[in-house]
Amino acid sequence: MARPTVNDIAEEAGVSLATVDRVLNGRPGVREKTVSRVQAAIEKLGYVRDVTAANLARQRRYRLVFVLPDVPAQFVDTLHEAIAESVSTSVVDRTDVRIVSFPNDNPHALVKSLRALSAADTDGVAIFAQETPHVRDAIARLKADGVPIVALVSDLPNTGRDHFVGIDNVAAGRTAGFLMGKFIGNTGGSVMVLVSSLQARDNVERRLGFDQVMAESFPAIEVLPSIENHDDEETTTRLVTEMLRKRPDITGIYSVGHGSQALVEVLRGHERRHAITLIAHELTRVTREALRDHLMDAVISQNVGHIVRSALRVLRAKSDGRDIVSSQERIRIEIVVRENLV
Amino acid sequence: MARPTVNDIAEEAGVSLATVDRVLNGRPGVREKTVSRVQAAIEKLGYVRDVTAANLARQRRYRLVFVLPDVPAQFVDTLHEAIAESVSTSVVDRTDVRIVSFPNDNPHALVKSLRALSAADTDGVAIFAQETPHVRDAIARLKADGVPIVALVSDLPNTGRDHFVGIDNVAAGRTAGFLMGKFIGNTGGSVMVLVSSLQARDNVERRLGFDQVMAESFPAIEVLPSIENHDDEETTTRLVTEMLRKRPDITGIYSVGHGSQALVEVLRGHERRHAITLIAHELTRVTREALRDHLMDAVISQNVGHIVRSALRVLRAKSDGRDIVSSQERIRIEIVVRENLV
DNA sequence: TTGTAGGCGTTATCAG
DNA sequence: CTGATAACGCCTACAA
Repeated sequence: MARPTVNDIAEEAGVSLATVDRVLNGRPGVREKTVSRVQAAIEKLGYVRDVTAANLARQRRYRLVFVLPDVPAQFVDTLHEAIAESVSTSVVDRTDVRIVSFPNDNPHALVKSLRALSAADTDGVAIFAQETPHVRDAIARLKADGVPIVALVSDLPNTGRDHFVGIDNVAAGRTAGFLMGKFIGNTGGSVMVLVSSLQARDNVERRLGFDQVMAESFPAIEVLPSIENHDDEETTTRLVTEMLRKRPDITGIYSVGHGSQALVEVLRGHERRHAITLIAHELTRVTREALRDHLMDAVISQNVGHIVRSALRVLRAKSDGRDIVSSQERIRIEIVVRENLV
Repeated sequence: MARPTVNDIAEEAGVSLATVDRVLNGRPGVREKTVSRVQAAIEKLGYVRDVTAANLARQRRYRLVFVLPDVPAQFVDTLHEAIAESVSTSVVDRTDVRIVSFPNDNPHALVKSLRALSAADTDGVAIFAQETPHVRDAIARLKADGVPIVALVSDLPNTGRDHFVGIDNVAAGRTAGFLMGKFIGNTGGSVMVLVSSLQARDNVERRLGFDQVMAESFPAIEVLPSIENHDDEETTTRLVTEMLRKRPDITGIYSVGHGSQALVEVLRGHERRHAITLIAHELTRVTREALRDHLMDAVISQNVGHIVRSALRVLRAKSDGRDIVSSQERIRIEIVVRENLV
């Protein structure tokens, strides 16, 4: 009745523990014939390995690194918090996590940070960055060194990263578009779109999805050209104020980027604030308050806790050469409104 | 740098492993003075026990039971699937899960099932049921026997259950109301509300939240009295068809209960289907297809995977007398529309 | 009241 | 190629 152990298999197959272990872990140095005898025993007894005991014996530590941009966007802060929490929680048993920050406007600094890493002291790296030729090279070097890499939040498809942890940003943009259209309804009008940067892949993908849905399903609403704010507060304030003045027919604003602080501030003092549907990304202190204060109508969000845990799981698996259960690693596009704000 | 172990504490406190263990587990037979010396060492080194190693040594297995109603609602099927998946995944290390089903219309059968359980063969029970006096007694008996209990999906607040795993159903109803109001917009009209049963606490709470928001924020929309379908398909078909005929001003339908199959079928053939905003609960095969086919506009959902894993975590913790991290056990109210449908 | 020794299921080292 | 044997961190007789 009790679960069979390696001892039972060893006995059943007439070999020693060590041999069973070799077969179990696919290590070389066992005759074909012995292998199949052991496997028969495994099959027969319905053996399933006790992972916790294995981990205990193995004393393996995973040394993982998060590489994050140092931008003044609250979303990155929430990522930091999620990492800190994962570290404290027992979830991350046997893994040492460290964080490397790089100034967002300085691609050279990022490259330098990546160069400092190597297989000697790192079992895996999760990177949130934009894809530039230099970054591509640095990642290629790490990969060549045998370090597993996952892209975080914004994909790096041409770097040979092992995996992408984040949402489908085209679908996220479509979701924003769907809600924008439904919320504005037959009022019509025009929608202002604010992006961090047109170099940021996630931003571009979201904008694409948004435009698709608006064109398909809500042709009566005019979508204005993107305004680029480069995550700068003063720029945002100036451009948004100006645009609101120029276009009194604006009935919606879509904030595509990772920060919405300045935008919310402008709107907070604006007389037309209740006539404008505001949809943004990422659940942060700023967007939470804006939802609560009836300034914002919906937030499209990715759960940073899930992202961090998924990145850790994937890196550990890759580091062991194990397969991942991809259905388990899918990050959902969450919709948050005032009423389901935890 | 490495995590301190019992050996480190023993050394630091100048005692043996056994004594450390006694202190750790609050077992008697240790002098006051020794106890505090050991505790000082624990404090100083920042020791935190390796639960998996402890369980290994202890040969501990958690024998947990899910008690679920046997109703023809797809939501319950998804719960079964989630349980099955959790079992197969290594998440449930050292835990044996079994499922007990009871016919939903027979409270006596439920009580009988509960009576069959005892601390002798059960370390925890997760129950999805409605609160009746008989159920309350049966749960009280189990609790008195020392078996931890969590309520699943629908709370059992007066039974002394140790914890509730599920969403805040009032907030879920409010979320549905918010979306209903925003989607219908200034078209006005009236909203039909369909509940499984007015005995079902989760249904009642959702309806309550829905009414709150509709009254507060969308007074131009009339909310009709609840239609009770008792999870029966024929009843649903009949009542919905009739109501649609009687009230041609219906612009919205809110399906509060756990199943939406019959409702969706009626609507699928109805000429006014595109003029009606349909919002339901629970992501199932039926609601997925309805979203995809533009029949349904939003689904308010609780992630069954999270619910099952949370229930398992909580029951294991309670069974060990450990505390839970309640922030980690909060189940989110998810909003699913066509575009973020994974 | 305290300590010693052995074991939980697995992996790893080192002989043979 | 294979097998003892000693860990891993903790618990539990049984002794002292």
